Amino acid sequence: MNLKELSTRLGLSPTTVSRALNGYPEVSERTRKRVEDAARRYNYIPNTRAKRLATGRAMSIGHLLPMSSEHEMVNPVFSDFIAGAGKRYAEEGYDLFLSVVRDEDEEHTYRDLAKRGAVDGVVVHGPLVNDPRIPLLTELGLPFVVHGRSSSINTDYNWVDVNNRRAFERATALLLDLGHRRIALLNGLANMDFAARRLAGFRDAFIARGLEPDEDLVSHAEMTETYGYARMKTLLAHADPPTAAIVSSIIPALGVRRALVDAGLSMGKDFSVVIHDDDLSYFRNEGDVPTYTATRSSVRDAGRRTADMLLEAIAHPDNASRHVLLEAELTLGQSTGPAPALRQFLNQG
Amino acid sequence: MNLKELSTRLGLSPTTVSRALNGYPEVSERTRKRVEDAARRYNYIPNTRAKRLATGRAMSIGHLLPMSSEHEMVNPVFSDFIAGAGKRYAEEGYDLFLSVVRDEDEEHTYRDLAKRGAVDGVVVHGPLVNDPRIPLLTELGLPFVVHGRSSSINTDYNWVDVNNRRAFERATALLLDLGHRRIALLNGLANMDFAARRLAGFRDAFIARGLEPDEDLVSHAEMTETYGYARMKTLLAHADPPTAAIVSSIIPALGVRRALVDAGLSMGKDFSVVIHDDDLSYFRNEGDVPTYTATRSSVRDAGRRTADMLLEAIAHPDNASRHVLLEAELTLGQSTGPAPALRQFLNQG
DNA sequence: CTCTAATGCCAAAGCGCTTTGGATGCCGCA
DNA sequence: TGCGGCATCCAAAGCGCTTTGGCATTAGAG
Repeated sequence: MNLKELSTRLGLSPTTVSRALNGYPEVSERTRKRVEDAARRYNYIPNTRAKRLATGRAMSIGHLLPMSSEHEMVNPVFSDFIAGAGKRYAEEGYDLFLSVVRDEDEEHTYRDLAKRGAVDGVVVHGPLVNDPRIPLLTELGLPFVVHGRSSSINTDYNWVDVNNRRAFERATALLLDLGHRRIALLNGLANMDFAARRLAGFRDAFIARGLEPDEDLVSHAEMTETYGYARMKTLLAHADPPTAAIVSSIIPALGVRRALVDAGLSMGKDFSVVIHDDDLSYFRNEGDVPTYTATRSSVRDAGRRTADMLLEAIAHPDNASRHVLLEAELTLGQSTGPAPALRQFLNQG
Repeated sequence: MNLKELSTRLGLSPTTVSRALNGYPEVSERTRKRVEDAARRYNYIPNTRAKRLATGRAMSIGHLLPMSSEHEMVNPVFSDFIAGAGKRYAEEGYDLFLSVVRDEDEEHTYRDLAKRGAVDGVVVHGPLVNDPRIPLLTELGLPFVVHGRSSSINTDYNWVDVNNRRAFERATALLLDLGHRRIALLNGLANMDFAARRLAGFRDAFIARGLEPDEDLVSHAEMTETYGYARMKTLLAHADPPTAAIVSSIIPALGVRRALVDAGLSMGKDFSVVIHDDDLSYFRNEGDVPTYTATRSSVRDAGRRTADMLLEAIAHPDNASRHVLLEAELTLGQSTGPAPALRQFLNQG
């Protein structure tokens, strides 16, 4: 059953049927009703391919996940992001197009995508400090929203980001207030923009107190459980080990805890941990008192907002760029406590 | 730059240019060369939408993720599956279409997808014991491959599955051999087919030895870290607690370990754990001796094979159904040891 | 009662590609 | 010389929808 057949059955022209179904005003309400009923009865659904060719719109959004030998974006954080964004797309009749693309093919893939007209817009995941995709997409004129930002890029573009700098500054300040001075930072990969901002926040908190962080305690890697475990082992073996750590995600934090357990240390008492919590559905940091003290910001929510912004940008290509900066909340859990020195002092008091 | 323009520049008809680029034999090699060079020079890429309408093929594969209030398929396991499948799609020029669909919309969404012609085939994720999607897709004539199987369905269909029954039978047998008799099973949701098969394997191992499992120690839930933690707490509080557990995924196993630590128990010594390990890239069960004793089967590999099978089914719709049953390997890690009773016996010897 | 302006509908021309069904020219063979 | 067959190419007809540019018919204004 296609438009033509439906229209002959109704004794109407395809034009009228199309307009009736698409809500155009040039058709009487009586006719519209008749057409809609018939469409339902004959179970008519317009062919997506034809519609897309005729309208010149792809009705789909691209999510291109970078993949290099070094790291991989298809991670649990992405899963939750997609769950948030996908819902919005479905509501607006858009399809979600997903592609895992190797770094070296990246430029080619984007150009190709734009020329082929396969998508109406794209979401940029995991922006680097200086991300070539942003000027590229700008040049291509393909609407896009960045989940995150790219510090070295000065042109204006759409983005949705968490205030990573402030979140990590606050997390660090909390640990400093608890008397910790040797604080480790288990950061994400160094070329990722979010990691750079978090590191900046970490440093700022020290500097604001006239202190200086020990950069030996800062590490960068992909946020796997194994990384947290291995790094924490190394830190504990340090000649002058840290008394606290800030961990970029709950996933490596699980490894950190494992290493603490191995070492016979109690998290929160012997060693303090603050994490950034993306509020992942499969890794809830919950309980009457949450397991981890955390800077929390739902990545699923970020997905929803990113989708909103992109759909808006597609609908109104001439609008100015928009930005959403989400503030993370700092919630206290069981994983933090006073530093040994402070504890002693408090006990004396 | 489109076909028409390219062809006029070349002084050829669109027909010839199209054939030249698509490798048809009715064009001389000299002309083909000329066309290919021009296409490259003018940076010509055929418009996806037009191509799809003309060929009647969507050149995309649908992945519909069920989502209910109860559970959610956008999980870390899915991420790895997609990474495996997506690579194959890209190689064959297919796009990956992703949709998160609520249970109640499921039938409608599939019918819609088939009629709209938005995809050439779909992958069914997370099949239930009796999954309505399988007869539905069969009826719709839309090529599909199930990642898993559906026990109650007797018709033939394409699937790629792990031998869950055997894997869990072996895991259970290992624990029984180690002297454990009270063994907990932290299974997935009860209506999921894989969970049913795992339970069957669990029971079979007992029965094969003339024993009977305590069904009180079996639980079903979505495989989150929190589930592992909470369930393990409960089990440890049992009047006659288990001495070992089999856990359906590394994710709840992280929670199990957390609960053991809380209770001051050592995993592998005081309490044995065997997990099913999907070999997730973000949760590697590794080390000289892996942390967990595990039945291992890479879900990324399953994704790759599922994609292969589906592309094959699309290319040759009349071929008979195909099946791939992957065997999990049972690898020993640090998380298992003899049961207390056996340990005593061994020490006496 | 005429004239203008909506109102409601339609024919036909795209959208950019593929594919069917020739057309043309050239060769070899009888 | 004539003709079948092959190698190359092309015109035109789709694919199934939207959208442009009318054309009647009716309603409202003067």
